[in-house]
Amino acid sequence: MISVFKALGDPTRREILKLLNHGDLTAGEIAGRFCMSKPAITRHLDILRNAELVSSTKAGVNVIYSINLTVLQEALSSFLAYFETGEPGNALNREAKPET
Amino acid sequence: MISVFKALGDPTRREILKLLNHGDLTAGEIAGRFCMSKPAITRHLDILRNAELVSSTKAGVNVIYSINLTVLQEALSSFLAYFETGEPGNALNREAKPET
DNA sequence: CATTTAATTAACTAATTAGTTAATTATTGA
DNA sequence: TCAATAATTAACTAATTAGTTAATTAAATG
Repeated sequence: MISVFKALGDPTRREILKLLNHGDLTAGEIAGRFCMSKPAITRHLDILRNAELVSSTKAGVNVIYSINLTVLQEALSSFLAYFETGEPGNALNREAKPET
Repeated sequence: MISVFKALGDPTRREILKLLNHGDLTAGEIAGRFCMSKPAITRHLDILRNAELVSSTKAGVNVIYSINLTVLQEALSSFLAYFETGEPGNALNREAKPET
């Protein structure tokens, strides 16, 4: 299982997600938006698919990619949830804490 | 400005953030938690500080690191906000949309 | 002021990553 | 079936990254 964060670490891949957020696209349509060869985009799509941030389905000669919004949202929000304020000992909330 | 996502892409750095979420630590204390040399940890801390996910302050011979919770939270939640449902054309909400 | 301790910087290596072009696979349609 | 098109895979290169050990910097203390 490849890290969602690893997949999100690359700006091209974040841009691909933003494109797909507006609607499904074929591999070729995605590649058309970047100054980069098609195989390079294929590899980025592979990584996104491994992280389950996108899924793909073959439609004739094309392959259509869709964003997996729920995976993105759940991964990031569960990570954020770990960092809820209220944990003891942070610089942010350490002041005025009684010694018990 | 180095990407927060790039900084979050490495598991060691995510672990450092989790440690700091429970309280500030010196560089040496952080290094002590990992099977990794101190200079390696220094570099990770550099990257986290460049992304402004942590800040540091010198205290005598030690350097104390603190997590910047608000930076982490704002970066991730503003990214998530971009992917609000309600955008047109997603696989998720494309069905039954009137042609207008 | 010399020694010790903590942290960082320097210099280097190995592994990973992101890109290239060329070749291959697979589907469609004349 | 053959030609055209879309996508992927293969093979390779260049750049980046994550780690190492050794050297340096800086603060505290006898």
